[in-house]
Amino acid sequence: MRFETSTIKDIAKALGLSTSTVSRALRDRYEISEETKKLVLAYAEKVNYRANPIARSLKERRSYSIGIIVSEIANNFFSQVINGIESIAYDRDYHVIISQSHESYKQEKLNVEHLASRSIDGLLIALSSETQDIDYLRDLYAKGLPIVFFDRVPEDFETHKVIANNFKGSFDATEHLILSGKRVIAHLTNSETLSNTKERLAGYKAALSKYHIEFKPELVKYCQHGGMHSAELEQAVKELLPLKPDGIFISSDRLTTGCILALKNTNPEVAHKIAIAGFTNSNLVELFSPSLTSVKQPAFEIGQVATELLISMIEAKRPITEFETRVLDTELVRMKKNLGNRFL
Amino acid sequence: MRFETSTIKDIAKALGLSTSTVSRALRDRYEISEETKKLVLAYAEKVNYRANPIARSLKERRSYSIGIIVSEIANNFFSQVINGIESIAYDRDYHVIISQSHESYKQEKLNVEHLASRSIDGLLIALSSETQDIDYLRDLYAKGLPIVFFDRVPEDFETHKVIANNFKGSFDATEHLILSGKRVIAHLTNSETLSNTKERLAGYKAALSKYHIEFKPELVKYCQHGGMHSAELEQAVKELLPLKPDGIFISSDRLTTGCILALKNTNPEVAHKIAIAGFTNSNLVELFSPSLTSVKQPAFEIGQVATELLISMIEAKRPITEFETRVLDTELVRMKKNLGNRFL
DNA sequence: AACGTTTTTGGGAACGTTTGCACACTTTTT
DNA sequence: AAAAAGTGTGCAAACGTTCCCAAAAACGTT
Repeated sequence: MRFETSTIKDIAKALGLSTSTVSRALRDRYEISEETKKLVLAYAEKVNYRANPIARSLKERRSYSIGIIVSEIANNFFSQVINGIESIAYDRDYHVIISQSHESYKQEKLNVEHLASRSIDGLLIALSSETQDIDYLRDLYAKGLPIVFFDRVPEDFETHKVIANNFKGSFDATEHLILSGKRVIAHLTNSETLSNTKERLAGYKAALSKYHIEFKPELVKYCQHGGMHSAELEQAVKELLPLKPDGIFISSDRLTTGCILALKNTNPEVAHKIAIAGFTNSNLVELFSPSLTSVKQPAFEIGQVATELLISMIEAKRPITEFETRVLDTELVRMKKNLGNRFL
Repeated sequence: MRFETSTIKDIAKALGLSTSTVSRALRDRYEISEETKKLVLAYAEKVNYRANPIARSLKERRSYSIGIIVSEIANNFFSQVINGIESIAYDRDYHVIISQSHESYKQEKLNVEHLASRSIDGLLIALSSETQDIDYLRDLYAKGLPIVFFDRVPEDFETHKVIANNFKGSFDATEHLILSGKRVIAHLTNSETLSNTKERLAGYKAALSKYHIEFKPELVKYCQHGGMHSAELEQAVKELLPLKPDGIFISSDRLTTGCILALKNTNPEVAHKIAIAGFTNSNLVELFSPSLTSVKQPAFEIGQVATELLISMIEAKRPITEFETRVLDTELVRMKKNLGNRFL
């Protein structure tokens, strides 16, 4: 801001002290005499002194802020993650800067580089569905930028990662469809390259296998853009319907809502005849029709854990060599029978 | 970031120039000889030089970033506004910092002050539903911080404001309910103190009056916390139902979804018998059951316009004395008949 | 050849902090 | 009583920029 605020210099001058003394008193550093400390603190309070974080950042070469990259803040999963992140960050006096990749690799890279140049102390990132090449992240990481991945994590990158138990979540959802009598279960999922796509596919397969249902590759549809384009979804639905699925298991938030919409828009007559189970953190699922069984990820906790890990990296005295991948359990929210698909 | 990047000094040393020359070449400032400019630019490119925005901020006493305060990013209306803001800001080389008030006055104030201390160049804010006292904003404004309000705007604050045409939106929605035969139309709305609460109430009243329906104060319920607490909504619904409304007009995004949920949870048997029209920017309305007629605000455009106004204030050479309040039209999305309330 | 102009460059202060070092003063130890 | 240790403070440099001011170089004019 351009307007004048009091600085350490002003305080020093007013009190007849040196800036160093004032700085130390303010930061409760070194043994400064109780007396001067009180004096300084009282005066600072009086003039409503706020340290200039910019100057501090410049001097300390760190900004006490952490960058977040998600594909869309409008996605409930991500906004809940962000709330989790904030809850920890603010407690630890960090400040967060949120950026959206809109599932675009180019945008993601641009944002990350922008954040890096803004001197963020660390980065929390869920890769975009387009992202294949993460060399730009490796470079930054090699230069010393702590990075923690969450939700969509790369396989070959040695750092902390936080994910939901995708395998189990998918297994549970698929099993739930099977147990409610479905036999032709399609799987609509994200870009094949994403880590969680693979894990979720595995869970789906495992459930099929447990109940001796043959896995059919043609029942699996991948959406490269994570459902950002409705055309993509409508195409997938169009290709799926001729195979007469009686259930669909969908593997991401955006795809789940997008798919139901596409189904309703293109084939309203069958929309209510297919049982749907999908990953979603929407707090509005109860309002949906057709209703669905949802796999809810512990989004808030994912954000918290990721932030704790990131801050531990940032504040680590020595380089970290042991990394962990935290896996948090999902929750299966079954379709309520009494409010369920009344059209079946 | 703690890791080394090349600075202007490094370039100067490498090229045998002074930092001032390098700075000028880089910024295309002053008359610098074409030759040196090219030399510097080429070298900067080679070493992948990035100007340190922190240092620049400190020197120039501005940060090229603008702060945003909304109640919740998880709210579709706000996330769309943010997308609009970003679309303009990034074009103009500003960078945005998003903060959430979670409808809490305390949190809002804290966040604003935090942003201000981070040297934001301007502030875009939608007040929390709790906020009554905006003196802290007046202070900052008086000190020179440009502020533009959107969505929830104070009455007595001379600056640019951007809002939806709340009166007309409400009028249209209420009229729509009336035209579909409803006569006992309740109104569920936000905190009485919010600007848009008043405008929306007025639109509701005007529509009733046009069709000679008596306005009954007991049919209007205010939610102090904007629907952040489900108890608040359930209470409102509980009080409303004995009055046997056949329609409800709801005046905000969160309240709309929250109210339908509360209705379904507490009185599922009547949920489908009441026609609902409400403000919401959810892109999932088509999935809702009971379905509803929605008033959609031009959220993206609101964000764009607000940002343009803010940047014009920031970059203004002389103090601005003429302020405008931009009013953007809403869109009424009628409940689709064929997918409608099949339960009626 | 001497001077004035214009163009290009460099020196150095400033933005608001933090912090290593040195210094002065007190207190403790020998 | 002198040396050692401890305590509180100030000086000044540094972080990476920008920009005022002055100096130097290049050129034109008389």
